[in-house]
Amino acid sequence: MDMDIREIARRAKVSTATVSRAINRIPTVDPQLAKRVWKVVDELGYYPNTQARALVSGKSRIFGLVVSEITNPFFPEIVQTFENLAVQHNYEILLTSTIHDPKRMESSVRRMIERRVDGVAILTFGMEDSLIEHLRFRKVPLVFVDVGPDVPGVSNIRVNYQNGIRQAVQHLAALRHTRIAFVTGPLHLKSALARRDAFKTAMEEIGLPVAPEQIVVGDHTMEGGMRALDLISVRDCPTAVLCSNDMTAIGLMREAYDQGINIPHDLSVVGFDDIRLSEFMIPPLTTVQMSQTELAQIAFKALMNEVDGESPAQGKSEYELNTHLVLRRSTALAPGHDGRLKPLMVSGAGRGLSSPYRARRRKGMKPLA
Amino acid sequence: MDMDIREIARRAKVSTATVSRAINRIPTVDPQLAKRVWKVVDELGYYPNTQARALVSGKSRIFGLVVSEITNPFFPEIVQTFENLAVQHNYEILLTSTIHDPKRMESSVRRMIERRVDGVAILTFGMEDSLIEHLRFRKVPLVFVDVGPDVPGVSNIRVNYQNGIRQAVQHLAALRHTRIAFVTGPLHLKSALARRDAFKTAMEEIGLPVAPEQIVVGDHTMEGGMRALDLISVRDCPTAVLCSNDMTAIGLMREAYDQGINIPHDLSVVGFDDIRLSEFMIPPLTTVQMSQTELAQIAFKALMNEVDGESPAQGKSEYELNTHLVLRRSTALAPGHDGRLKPLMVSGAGRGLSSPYRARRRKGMKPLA
DNA sequence: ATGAAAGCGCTAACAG
DNA sequence: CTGTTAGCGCTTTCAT
Repeated sequence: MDMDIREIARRAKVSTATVSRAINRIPTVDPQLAKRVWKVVDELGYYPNTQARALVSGKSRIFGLVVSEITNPFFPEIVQTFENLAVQHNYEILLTSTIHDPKRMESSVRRMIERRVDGVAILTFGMEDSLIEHLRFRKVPLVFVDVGPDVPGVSNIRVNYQNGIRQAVQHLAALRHTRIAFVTGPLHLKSALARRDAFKTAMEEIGLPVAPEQIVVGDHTMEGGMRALDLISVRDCPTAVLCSNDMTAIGLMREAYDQGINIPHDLSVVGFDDIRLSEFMIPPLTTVQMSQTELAQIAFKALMNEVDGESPAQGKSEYELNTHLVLRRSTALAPGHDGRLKPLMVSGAGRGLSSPYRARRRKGMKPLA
Repeated sequence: MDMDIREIARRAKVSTATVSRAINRIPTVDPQLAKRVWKVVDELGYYPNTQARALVSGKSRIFGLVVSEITNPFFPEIVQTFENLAVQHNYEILLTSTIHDPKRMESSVRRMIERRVDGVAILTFGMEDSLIEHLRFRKVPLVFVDVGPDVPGVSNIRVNYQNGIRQAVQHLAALRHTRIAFVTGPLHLKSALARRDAFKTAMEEIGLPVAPEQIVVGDHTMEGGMRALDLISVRDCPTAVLCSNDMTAIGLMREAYDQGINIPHDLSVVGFDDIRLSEFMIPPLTTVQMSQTELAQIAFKALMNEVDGESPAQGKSEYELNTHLVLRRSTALAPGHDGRLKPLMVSGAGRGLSSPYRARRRKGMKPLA
């Protein structure tokens, strides 16, 4: 059933070595013989056995790709780009979702080692160090974002959160917002911490103090975003909110809709990541872009560099990924500065009546200045 | 560097055969020896080489998973579920996105054959038949949705589109809608055709004729959904629209927002698929659910059945996946029946002025009855 | 119950 | 330029 190289050799009346050479397009093989080989190969529909090749060559031509959750819209774009590059270079990708589960991370690493991957891109934001050690011990080329150690064999993609977040804060300030809230991600993630700190820095740069209650802890999910809305409005009703990722912003907008809070007129919202869906939200979400395709491209290139260059620690292994604001329609002048005479009627179910934003509107009060 | 089974054998002072048996938990091996082996394995951090195992066993323990586009939100959920099952059963998954490109489909199939996958789930809706032949020729177990041939070795998941779509149509009819439009997917896809036909059938069942202009051709993308809005409003302004998938519905809602058309009061929208995001749309999208997790589970189980059962064509190979409506908030009573005295002001930018829906509102006309 | 040895399908010396 | 042959790391008879 399964053709092998010997069968081809027999039918083409050459040795297996010649078949191997022909298939691998070694130039020294006689064109006549090569043609004969290819003819048989095509006729029989022969495909070389990658397992056998990998065994003898010591190269699996598989890259591991670790993501947090493929169901998080941030990742599919990355996976797609990474795969495009992989097929181009004749690599396979072994994809694993850690789903934030230590057991899964462990099995993830084990599977990659067992399949003898040629490199691993860890694009999850946070991973058990002990597992990384297993990979490092085997000298598997690694690429991280944000959190990698500075040692040979591992590349690092450093994300410049500050630029994009500064732009977002200044955009909001220009719109006369002074009370700006921030919804963080899970605080055990370096990337979440970095975003929060970038926010604080950007605020301080323009002389806006940030009180502790302006910063509420989220979890980078849509549900977390929904909960966050109530948290930020408990105190002093900020007129704008910056979210640590788009999912949070989307959940928050959805909750605002339920409570009859109009985005952007009652509350301006800015996200982070720029997932593709953001453009299709209602209203389209203004957000800080961290290009997923670029990230994937850098990660892949970093891996290829490590694999190609036989000499260890030859090329540079630090890469930077910039961020920048993309303006859409979820932000507006702060209430009281928007040139409107009175609050508009809003569409939406308006189930919730507890919101301070809503309360103000019901009483016919003028928007917070 | 790379430990092998011989090294383990040497250190544990047993033969390689015993190491192999111990690792594979063959019960006949002496517990004493087994313990010795495991001790060395743990100390050295030995991981068996899957390539070698696959080569000798003839089983790669890899399942191919073909999807249309991982960036289409319909698929990540499927991939995640499929992967969960795979790790549970010690399988790897070789994921390929065809991105509607024949070249990619071809390379996809080639890669799978070269890696000697133990089975392939083709969850894309439409695939070149000739490629399927390559797989069938090698007797690779296959599972399709909707389109598979009825032959041994291939399982089929038949989706019952009718049930869910009937529910959607009747829901709309109950809301007094009589002019209901349908936005199709790409008409070369069987699944898109099936949905459209289910719509026609459901309409006819309740005595609502469907004119050709009520059916507009989309492409299952958000951009297509945006374009579709203008197409459906050209003629007689339907009061409700059913979309062939959620992406289309999302794009359409976004365009409606731009044009100042209020969903659901001016226009009711129903989607199809129930991707996770639908619940977070504004308004939350009423849609026909086709469970992605269930689909993935069935697909995986089908593959396992084919692989496990040595005897060919033993179990059943037809599976059914049902669909049903999930009610959210993108549908309302048809205009004129909604108990409102006049059209509400809508939130939104209202850039577009060309929409008939909008024109009516501007003129202060009462909504279409 | 354990070990010796023969491959799995392929590539890469090494000879010719 | 082509063929012979020795493995790659593992499993699995077949003896013992």
